[in-house]
Amino acid sequence: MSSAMARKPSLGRQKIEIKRIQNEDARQVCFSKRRSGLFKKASELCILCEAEIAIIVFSPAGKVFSFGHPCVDTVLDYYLHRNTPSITLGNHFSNGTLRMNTLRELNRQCSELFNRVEAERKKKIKLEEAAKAGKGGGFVCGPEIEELELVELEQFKASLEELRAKVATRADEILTVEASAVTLPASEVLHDLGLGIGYNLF
Amino acid sequence: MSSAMARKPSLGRQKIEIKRIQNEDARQVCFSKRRSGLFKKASELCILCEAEIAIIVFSPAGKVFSFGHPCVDTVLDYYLHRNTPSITLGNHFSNGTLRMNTLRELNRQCSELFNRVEAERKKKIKLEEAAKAGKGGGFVCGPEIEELELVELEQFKASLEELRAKVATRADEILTVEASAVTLPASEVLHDLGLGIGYNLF
DNA sequence: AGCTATTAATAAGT
DNA sequence: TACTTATTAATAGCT
Repeated sequence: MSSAMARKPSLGRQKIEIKRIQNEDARQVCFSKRRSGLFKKASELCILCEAEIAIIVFSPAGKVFSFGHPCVDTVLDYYLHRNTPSITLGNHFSNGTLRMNTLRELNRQCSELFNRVEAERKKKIKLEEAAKAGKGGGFVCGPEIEELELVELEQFKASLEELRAKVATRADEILTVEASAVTLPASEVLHDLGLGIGYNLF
Repeated sequence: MSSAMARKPSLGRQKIEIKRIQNEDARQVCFSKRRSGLFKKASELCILCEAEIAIIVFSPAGKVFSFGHPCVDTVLDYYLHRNTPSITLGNHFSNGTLRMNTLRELNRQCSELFNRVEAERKKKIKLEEAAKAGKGGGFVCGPEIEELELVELEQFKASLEELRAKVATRADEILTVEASAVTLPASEVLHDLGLGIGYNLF
């Protein structure tokens, strides 16, 4: 540029569209800056709100970056140990029809299972109280109650085992449905709009 | 005005120190807002730079939120160097009733939005072809088409902006619903039972 | 949940 | 890669 000319003080920040940056260098620069920004935001969230966070980021080049508070592994262990499935939410919209039917059925089953657990829980509480009273007071409950307790707890345990199996099967089916939903047209549309990214929660 | 003072519309954003927010309500509000912001930033990073990200957030209340692109488990699998399909069980359970209604409405809106986008896309393609023909061939389209193009493209842009906002809002609402669902009785029941099972529907 | 006045983040340019 | 600056984007304090 001609040196003595009026300067061009920088356009400053410009509005950008949220879509893939074509230029590779620009993309890399943006990645660096925004990754920093993301980690900073995360650390602020941790401090301000006492949250615990783990973030794993793979750059397009395959490099891995992570952020964690208190540390990545702690949070991931917690996440994984609670055996928590992440059911993709919100973005992989299909036209909804297939999912709708699946969800209805799931909801029905869910309600049913919920009611069963509630019933079992009440039984359990009742039994525990009876047991405690038995230990503490010593003579309120007769042998028939103790026997009942064992029987009921066995049933309780069995129904929970059954419940666990059902949920496992269901979770598997959900994941399968979700996986196929990702390829449906609507998700492509949303992706084109910059919305095809998943918010997962559970 | 009743008082002689000029209206005080709001102090606006104030600078804050990054340290634990003492007031619990304020902390919760901040958590919600900043979690949204964090996930938004993450999604932008994914789209702009082709990054793959997983974020796990535990709120102080013990609620779990996650964000993932392409999905949480995929990224975690990469990170943990395993290839096992992560079909796992969850610990959050809801009876599904409230959520059911929400999902129906969501599905309805999604279908509607999907149809609108498809319609707009077709319009756009048609217009682009017309434009290209106009530039290349030079005389296929008359002035009325050029004018139409501008008008339509403006409309298209506007509707996409609107769509984006709607979907974003919807995603946030989903998150909110999910978050509150975690506190429903059923999850407590299952948690108390030490089973760590249950799942959320979507 | 909405609304602004501000602060904070960041796209370009160097 | 780091610094600068003009803007856009996020959000703290209120309602």
